[in-house]
Amino acid sequence: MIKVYITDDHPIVQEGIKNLLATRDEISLTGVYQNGKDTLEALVKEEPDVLLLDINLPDISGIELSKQIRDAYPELKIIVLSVHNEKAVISSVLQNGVNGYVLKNSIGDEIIQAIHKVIDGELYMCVQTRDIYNNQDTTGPDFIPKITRREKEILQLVTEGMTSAQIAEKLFISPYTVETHRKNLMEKFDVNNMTAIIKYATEFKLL
Amino acid sequence: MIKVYITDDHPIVQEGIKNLLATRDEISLTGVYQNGKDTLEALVKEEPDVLLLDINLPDISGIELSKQIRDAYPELKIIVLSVHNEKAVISSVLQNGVNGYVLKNSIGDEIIQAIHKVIDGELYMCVQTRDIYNNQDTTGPDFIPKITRREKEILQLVTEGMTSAQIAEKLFISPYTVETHRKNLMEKFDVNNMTAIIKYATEFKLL
DNA sequence: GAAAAAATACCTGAAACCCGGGATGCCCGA
DNA sequence: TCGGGCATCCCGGGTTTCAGGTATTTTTTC
Repeated sequence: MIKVYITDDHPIVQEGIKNLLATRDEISLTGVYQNGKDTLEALVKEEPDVLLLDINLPDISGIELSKQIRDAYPELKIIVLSVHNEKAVISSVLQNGVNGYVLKNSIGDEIIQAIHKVIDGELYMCVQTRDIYNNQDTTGPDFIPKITRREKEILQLVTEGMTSAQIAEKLFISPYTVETHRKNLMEKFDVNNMTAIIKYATEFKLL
Repeated sequence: MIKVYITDDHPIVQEGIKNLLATRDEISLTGVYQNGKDTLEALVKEEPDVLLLDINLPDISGIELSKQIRDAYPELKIIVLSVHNEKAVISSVLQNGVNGYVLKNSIGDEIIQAIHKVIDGELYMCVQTRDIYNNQDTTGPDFIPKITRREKEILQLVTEGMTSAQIAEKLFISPYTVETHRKNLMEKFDVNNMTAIIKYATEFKLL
């Protein structure tokens, strides 16, 4: 019997997956959670074999969460469910050591398959994900840069349309410092101006 | 018997809703579609009483689609399912004359309720939506500005990090013209620089 | 406790952007 | 048909950002 947890904040999706898993008698659903916090708490008490994890959660970035869980529970198989078909997101999540990546527009069978594959110790990616992952000539970054707390803060304010001077005033730091942070961000994202960053940051929900 | 169509590109969500509706014997599911095109084609052949419409579709902007369907089928009740909890999106969709707006993190019961309410001729909004809609002090625009084809094109290129000069060259127009479009965009979004626009444009999937 | 990472600050010149105008031609819908 | 929306082009001046550094202090992490 394969014990499975679901973490997804949409009741309808939960319902859909529940139903799907109910058709298989080698799989038992032992927990359903709406956010990262509840999931982490549940894992402390009881560890399932597989976690189906939506990476768009209300409280924590799923990318960050998947890393935390991976580090804390090396035996647990994590299958990420996601709407993100951008290479950068897929790469980042896979680099965190998850065991599967399934796009939400996949058919239910792919989830069942994924569960069996990861239990067998394999890495599972749905067909579409595989295509994107192997495709060289995608636009956009190949990975999501790791940004610091302060950089994130500055990026947020830039995104709201504030100038460096305004940001400096708001954060009680020198405009020069703000400039430095901007430069570092541009370097990390490998672009020449902030506009290009904002698109990715918004798309990838970094803010 | 209330005839219902579902349009959503996620099989798992379809499954969840199917299940939900199956528990009610006054509701019959008469069609399930994955995109705007299929939905429009199906409507030509047979019109249901209610359409449950996800506004994040692979082919058409759901906001645009809802308007089209409203105009072509005035009798059809449209309930929009969405992950967007931004006031601007809610307002825009409602202004297109849809009959209901339900966030995807709502519980299943709200969908059932919504169906009955709209059949009764009422406008239905889920609890959360109502809160957002009535809240005055939200950040961001109160509506999604209507932008022209050319403006959209310029916005896209700006978002990719191109300068006005580069855009001008690419589109074979004067840099002055590009500047004018930028100015018009900033006016429409009521902001002082392009960075603030990019966030909304990406968030609202205008590009 | 030391090393690495993050945050801070400074300078300068060039490039790009923003602001406040004015102006023309085209085309589509009322 | 004619008016409004759209796209186009132009100018000058002020502001902001970008690119190229260097360098110190604070915080985190191992």
